[in-house]
Amino acid sequence: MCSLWFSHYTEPMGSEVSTGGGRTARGRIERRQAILDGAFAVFARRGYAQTCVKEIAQEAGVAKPTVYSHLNDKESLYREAVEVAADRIGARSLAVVEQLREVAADSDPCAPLTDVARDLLRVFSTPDARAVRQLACAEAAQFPELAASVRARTTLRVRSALADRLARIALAGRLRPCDPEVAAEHFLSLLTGPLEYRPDAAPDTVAAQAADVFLRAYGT
Amino acid sequence: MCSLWFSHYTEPMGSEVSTGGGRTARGRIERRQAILDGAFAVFARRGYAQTCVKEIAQEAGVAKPTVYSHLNDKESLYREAVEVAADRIGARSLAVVEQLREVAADSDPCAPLTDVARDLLRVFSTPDARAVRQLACAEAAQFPELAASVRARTTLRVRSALADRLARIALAGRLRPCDPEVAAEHFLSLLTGPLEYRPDAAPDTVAAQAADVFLRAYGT
DNA sequence: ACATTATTGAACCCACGGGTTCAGATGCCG
DNA sequence: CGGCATCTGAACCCGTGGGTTCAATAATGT
Repeated sequence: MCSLWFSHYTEPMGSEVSTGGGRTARGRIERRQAILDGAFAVFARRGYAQTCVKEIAQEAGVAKPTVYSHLNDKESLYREAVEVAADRIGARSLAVVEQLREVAADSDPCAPLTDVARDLLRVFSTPDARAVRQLACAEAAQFPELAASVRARTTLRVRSALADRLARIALAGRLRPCDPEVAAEHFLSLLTGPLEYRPDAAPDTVAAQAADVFLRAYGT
Repeated sequence: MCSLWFSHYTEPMGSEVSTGGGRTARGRIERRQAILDGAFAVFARRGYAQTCVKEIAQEAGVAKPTVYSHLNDKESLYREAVEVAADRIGARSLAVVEQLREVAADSDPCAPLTDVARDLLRVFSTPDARAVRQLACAEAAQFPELAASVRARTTLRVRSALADRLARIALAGRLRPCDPEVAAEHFLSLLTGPLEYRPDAAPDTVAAQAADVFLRAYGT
């Protein structure tokens, strides 16, 4: 959605054409959200420096001054857009990790860990997720706090949640005793590392290999 | 080296001041190199878009037209500078991996693998190495081939060399049979993954943990 | 109906920086 | 010494794009 900037012309909602428009049906917040979505899409496509605000306005189906009436400047636009997207990715990842809550204390954690690996990698392979990582690290020099914020909202959050689950499993005697934070890091590294080496590898086999190696190292 | 831009002022060679200068003692190529070094330093500090060519010229102790007489434009400047630096990092990493050639076929590979892990991580933690990774991925959207080229010169090269060594060790029966490419990927992932999570962690302990987990998973 | 608020398009201002030009200055080589 | 190549500094041209202004327009609430 929201990739054609014609969208707001073609919208079924009549009487929403051409110029002008006071407090329209779509509230102020929805419009702001549309702008942020458009911003994220264009930034992801072109990168920060190559993106001009006019293009964002077009993508959101909105005029340039409208953009500036919602966000103060290009920089805020970037920050907000990336952080919102990062939150979304983080939430999805967390939901996946939470699957591990249902692991029975007396059962083999192999299958659930493999499933989680697969699902996590699918989330990480999403175009959105890739874009978030890309955008955060691309401007890390210019906006260091943004990079930190994105890390906190995604990777660190996931690592922490995963460490919690692993700790419980280890306590149940289904993993060897270990530092759960380090174990979580290793799990995620095995999972996402290959993304750098072979961005186009089949996620499912990569995930299976990662889970296998993890269990060989951390299993009992 | 090459991080202080004072270097060419502090050079012993006198009579190298102020304006003018024909075919000076330092040949054309050395000057070109100085420019590339300066470019890398400034790009690493400010990022591509925030860097103006004038600043690079100053850093290299050279006038702006001189810069353009050696490299055609800002883009070439970036490509060249980053690729040269990437080659340097790649070479250093390869040298480390080559240590594994001396592993006796009948000895425990634990110690040498741990050493290699430590030394590799030290190379990867270098400011230069961090900068190369940063610069390559930062402009990946604008210069995709540069990102690919850097990956080929660093990560892929190292993975390939490491896979060769691991294959020999496995063949000698000191590692379980496995796909050496995948094993190398896992080794490197365990090593560099934690860099993302805790950029300031002690490299030596991270390396030790990585080697330990790797051997638990791949040892016999 | 009327004031209010949100929006629009288009024009506008202006700083920034990539890239060029040019007249001097300087060192090297024959 | 004279021709050649190189470098310098400073000025210059100009496209790009961030951000603003403004009159016109349209929906909303009362």
